[in-house]
Amino acid sequence: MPGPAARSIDPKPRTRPAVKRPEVDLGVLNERLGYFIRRLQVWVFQDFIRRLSRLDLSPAQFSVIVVVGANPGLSQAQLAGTLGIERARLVRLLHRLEQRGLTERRPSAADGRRHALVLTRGGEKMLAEATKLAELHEDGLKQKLGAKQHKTLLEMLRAM
Amino acid sequence: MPGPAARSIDPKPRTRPAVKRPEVDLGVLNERLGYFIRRLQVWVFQDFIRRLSRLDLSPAQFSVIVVVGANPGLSQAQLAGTLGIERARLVRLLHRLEQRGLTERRPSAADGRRHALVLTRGGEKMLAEATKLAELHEDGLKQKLGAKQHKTLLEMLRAM
DNA sequence: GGGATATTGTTGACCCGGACAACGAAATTC
DNA sequence: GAATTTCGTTGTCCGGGTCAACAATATCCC
Repeated sequence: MPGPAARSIDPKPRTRPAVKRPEVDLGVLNERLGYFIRRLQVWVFQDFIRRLSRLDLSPAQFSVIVVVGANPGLSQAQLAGTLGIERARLVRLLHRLEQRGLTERRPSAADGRRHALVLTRGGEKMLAEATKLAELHEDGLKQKLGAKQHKTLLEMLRAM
Repeated sequence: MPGPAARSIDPKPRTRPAVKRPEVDLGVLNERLGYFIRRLQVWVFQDFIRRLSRLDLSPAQFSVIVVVGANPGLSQAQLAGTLGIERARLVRLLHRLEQRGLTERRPSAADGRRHALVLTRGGEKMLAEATKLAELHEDGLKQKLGAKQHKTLLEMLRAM
């Protein structure tokens, strides 16, 4: 994301002005919440991915192992429901995580259709490390947005 | 397909029928700004798409015609830069919009490499209608989030 | 009890969008 | 005039949303 980086003043082109900083008008986009939310979301995710690049863990994968870790024995439909993703999508996510030895699908004793999701030892370890890095990422956000704005933003979003 | 001798665990207490709200713990996700931003962004975009379904215009397409409409003669690199998308991605977006007769790429008089982007008559009309529907969408958001929260949220996001 | 219906996990297919690499054409730099 | 940079373009790969279909299992209802 380019953003308004504090750049040194470029020498103005003599013949034709306004080549580098054209100050493009956003038009009605300036009043659209979705536009800014999208920009911020992309930025935050990019930062998250960069922070966790050492673990090669995407935001989606992180959210899966976090919720499975906090709710061992969860079914896939429940997990998909709470994360707001499709069951089909979750299947492929779990496929990858299982390949990497982070999660396990055990047969549910109560319901023959369900799988009881659990983290492996490796999964627990990964969750611990990822949580640490994610906290650094969050601290970076706080610093970038200001601790106060970060707090109110988080509370507002959580209330929905 | 998974481990043959995997021990089953019992995740489901019979005390409550677990109808609609299993009260899954979000774990550390509760402190992650990115998670809630993502959820909100998905929700807002879905609502936007639903509102503009009559025009068959995606958020990305809308943002393109808005900015082109507000800055006729813009180059593709400038547009991609202000919207925060790849030049390659914008090429395909413009391809579709041009197919539908909404935008035009005119040769730039000053620079043989550039295209001067403009809206066609149909594009202007589409922009007008889309803006109207987008405003209804925004009003819906205001109602859902509360006008006050909507305002502060918009101001906070715009400041970044 | 048994048939109809619903749920769960799964696979396949389609499309959108981000990320990169490479390219020719045109402009700019030296 | 040669080297470098910019611009639009194409191709490719991958992650992710969406939908349809399906087998296995559970539940409902008479």
